[in-house]
Amino acid sequence: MDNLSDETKRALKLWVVLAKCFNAVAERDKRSIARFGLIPSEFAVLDTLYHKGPLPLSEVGKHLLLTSGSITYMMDKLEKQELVERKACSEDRRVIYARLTDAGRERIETIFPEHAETLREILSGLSAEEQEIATVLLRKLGRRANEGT
Amino acid sequence: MDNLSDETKRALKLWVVLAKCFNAVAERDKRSIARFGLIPSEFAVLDTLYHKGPLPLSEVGKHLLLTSGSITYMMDKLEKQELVERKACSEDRRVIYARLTDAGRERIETIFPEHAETLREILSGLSAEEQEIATVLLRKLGRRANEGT
DNA sequence: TTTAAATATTACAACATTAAGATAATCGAT
DNA sequence: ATCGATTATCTTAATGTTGTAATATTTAAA
Repeated sequence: MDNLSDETKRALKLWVVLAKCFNAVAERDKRSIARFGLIPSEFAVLDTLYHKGPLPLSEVGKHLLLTSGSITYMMDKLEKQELVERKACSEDRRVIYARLTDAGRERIETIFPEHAETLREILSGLSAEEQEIATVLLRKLGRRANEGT
Repeated sequence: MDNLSDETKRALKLWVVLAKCFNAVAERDKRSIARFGLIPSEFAVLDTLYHKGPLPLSEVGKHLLLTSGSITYMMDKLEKQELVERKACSEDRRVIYARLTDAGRERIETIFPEHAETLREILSGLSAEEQEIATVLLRKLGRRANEGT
């Protein structure tokens, strides 16, 4: 720990702080979403379909960074709640679309503004300028981390 | 989405970027640790015990943000690999210490520098100055997010 | 002494991944 | 044009990691 270069120690510290920060925000994000009886992945599906319209299951998975197996599981749960439905694609019979039901649309329209407001409060530890800077830096960091994929 | 305040939109964007950045780094962190046949939580236990010495299981849990049930599971796994051992506390018979075995110590001493070097590379998307700024901002953000607990 | 709090384990449920498979589309060589 | 191989999409089953709730034991406190 002590014979590491300054550069390495700096990177290590940043990674620890990044992880803790993410966990803290994620925990509050989860609690906010739980008020509406959903877990974050479920909310993310509704949110994605609301803003992008019906999508092939594989596209939903790419967007949420979930594997195909997990998407099947999520969709089964959301269909049981009648918030989302599967719809066969007429052009390509391998494809199944995920689509909001009317109930799902109503639900996300109710939830979204309230949850967004809560997130605004959670992130209010940084001023507008600081948030802009943080966004730029994190984007840069993420891009580089993804290169090594 | 469109009738949100600028402030809210800014916060939302930051949260999306933060999450993506964290996921990208976490994914590479995981791959780096996997080279040594461990998962991140296992590595974290070894790392913690190496730098802090033997600790009560409950303390390990607090440090890794894992519940007591999860720690029991982790310890069972690490004991099977003979990297860590349980040791009863003589003063308080409710307490059980987690302690590195000699093999565990050797293992972490080998792994740690290599993994740290990999992390340095993963985070090298930001310059030293940028890393300092990011650390300050994320710490501030995390602190505020934790207040609402 | 009874009560409450702290510690660890157990049993179970939730959410994720991986690997294997079923079916459908596509593409290349004949 | 068609056959065969490859690729894409989704599902299923097995498994791994985590959390939650209930329990047992021990300690501390009233």
